[in-house]
Amino acid sequence: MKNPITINDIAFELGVSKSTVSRALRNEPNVKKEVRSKILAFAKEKGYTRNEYAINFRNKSTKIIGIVVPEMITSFYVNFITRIQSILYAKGFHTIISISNENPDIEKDNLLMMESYRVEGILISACHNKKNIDIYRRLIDKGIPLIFFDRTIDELAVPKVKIDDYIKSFFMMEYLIRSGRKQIIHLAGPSYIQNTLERKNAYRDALEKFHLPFNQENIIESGVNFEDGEKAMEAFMKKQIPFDAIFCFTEMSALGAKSFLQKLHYSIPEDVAICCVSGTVLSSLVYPTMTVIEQPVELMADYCVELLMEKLDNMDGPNRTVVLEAKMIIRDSTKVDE
Amino acid sequence: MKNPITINDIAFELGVSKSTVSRALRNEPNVKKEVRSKILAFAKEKGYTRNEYAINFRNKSTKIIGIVVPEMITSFYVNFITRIQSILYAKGFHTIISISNENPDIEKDNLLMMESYRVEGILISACHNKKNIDIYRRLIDKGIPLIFFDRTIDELAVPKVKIDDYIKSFFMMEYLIRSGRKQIIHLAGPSYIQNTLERKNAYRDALEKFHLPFNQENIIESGVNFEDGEKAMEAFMKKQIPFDAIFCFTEMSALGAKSFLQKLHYSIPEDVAICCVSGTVLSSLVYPTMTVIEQPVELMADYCVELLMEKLDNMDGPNRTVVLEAKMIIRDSTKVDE
DNA sequence: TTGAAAGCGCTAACAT
DNA sequence: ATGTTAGCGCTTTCAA
Repeated sequence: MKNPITINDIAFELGVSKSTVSRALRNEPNVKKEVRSKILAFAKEKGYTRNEYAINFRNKSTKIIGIVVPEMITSFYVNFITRIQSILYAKGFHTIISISNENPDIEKDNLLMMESYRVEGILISACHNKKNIDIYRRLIDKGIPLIFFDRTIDELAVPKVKIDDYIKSFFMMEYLIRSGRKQIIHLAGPSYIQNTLERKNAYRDALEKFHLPFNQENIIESGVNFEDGEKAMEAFMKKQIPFDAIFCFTEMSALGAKSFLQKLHYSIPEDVAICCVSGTVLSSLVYPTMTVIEQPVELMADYCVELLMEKLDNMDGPNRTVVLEAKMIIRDSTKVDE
Repeated sequence: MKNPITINDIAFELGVSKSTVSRALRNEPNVKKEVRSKILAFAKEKGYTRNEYAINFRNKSTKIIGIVVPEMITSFYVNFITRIQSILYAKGFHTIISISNENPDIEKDNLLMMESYRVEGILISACHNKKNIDIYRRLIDKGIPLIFFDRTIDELAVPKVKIDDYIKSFFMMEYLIRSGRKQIIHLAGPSYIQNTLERKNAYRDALEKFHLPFNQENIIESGVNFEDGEKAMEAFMKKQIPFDAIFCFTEMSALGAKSFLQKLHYSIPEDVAICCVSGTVLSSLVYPTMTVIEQPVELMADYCVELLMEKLDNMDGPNRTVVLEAKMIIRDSTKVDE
């Protein structure tokens, strides 16, 4: 890369001091009009660009926010990031994005990288509710605000933005039961994600409320991806467990489950409901018969920024938890009221 | 944020010079063993982290690569980024990702931001084949290598990684015609994307080869998104153009088209083929009856890195163009050999 | 094997 | 309104 032009070069060429150049470039008021325009014109002509590294280094402020997400397959996190970027950009922040790929080690590496890059805050959806707790704590101790969203961790005293997982899962179960399902199996998430437990509890409690038998056999714990859903469904089929509805942890695993059934040429009867929490736009559109609970991704992004700004103002401020209402979208032949 | 500990602090505390600390921290050989371990232990205890800004500033090397993509809805770019990140990470590079959202102005802003951040190279899939050409040129003139992939621009003398759009589109048309379709309509892409023209040409040439009538009416130019596909389909239906196959520019627009037909309760006959270029994993799985041309995303990522490294070594080296073979995946009731 | 010193590009306090 | 100067954290000569 060619050596970029600096304020020193400009100062030298125009016979002014570099402070004047610096002031002109930053639109400080106390620069004579002609001098300023001379400087700006010259800078533009020579293609001057601020050296962010020198500036950040000097100012000890980076204006960079780190975003850590476990995956980018579903559109949820993509939409989240898109919105976050546009909000933060308007506030003069840039972002570094890291995709953990559901791997705590990658997450850890990326967090350390972000620390080196002196990010001023981190928005994170954790990929594991135990493994990196020490790192999270360390970063917070160093004064970097961490805001958790979606996949939060209860035992951490940090600002959080979550959805009403339990309640909405419970409603979904109620809806399934009320529409006549008696054999609802649960394709649960992995134990290392906190949301898994909340949804499992909702599954169990809803059955209990309606005096339906709760059977541990009817729950299979799986991962969050398409392949995980396929495998879980395979396991269910092997065990020959009858079902008239499948309550899935994620939309991807739901799609995997359905795909597996299709591969078996098992035609899914109209009255077998497949539903899941955390719907994505894409599959909702593609997949007209799957009831989903859709997370309010824009709202979540907005609150994340709000909580982040609070912490940036005052690191010792309170750690608010915002719980957002999710929306159940029924796309099922046997519709009931929400 | 608390003031992070620096090598000066360490040097002062341990009574050595900061050069020694710097050397120890960077594993330079000429540091006495005991001193080194003392320094490392102290650094670890105090939670020392390199200040990347000071280092980059001093070394004039950032080890950051910018990635610019037009969207992240389809999994293509997500997969691309994931793979790029893992390869570059292994080579000691980090990445800044920007999503243009199909908007050349946003793309421009982000490119300028990347310039300020002194990225050492940029991988870009352009969202418009004209609008930002000046910016691209300027960055290249400044010595920042730009590697174009997927949505490339012919008139720019830069390294490129593209797929054999024309050929594969032609094959797809041949396949449709050979399987008996006579009324193939084309839901084309927008004119500002270069690939649009290649696919349109393939559409026309294939019809010509088989002496089928080519009718401008049978092409509707649309955007790349789901909604664009819906609108285009609506327009086709309004014009009452009969069809037995739809050749779509993107998978998203294909999904939109199909969704629109479904909303009309227009049941798509088995022998109406919907097919598209640039398939994503998700919808291929969800959507068993859509023939797609799948882009070799991993290979594309690998070549991008290869071309980037070449340019990084020698900015004046040749501008290679790599053309990758795409794969037609027939998911149609009336199968034929590829 | 170590230390002293210069300097990367920029900003801000201070002086003029 | 402008210039002078010091210094941010680090690496890298050069000297010891």
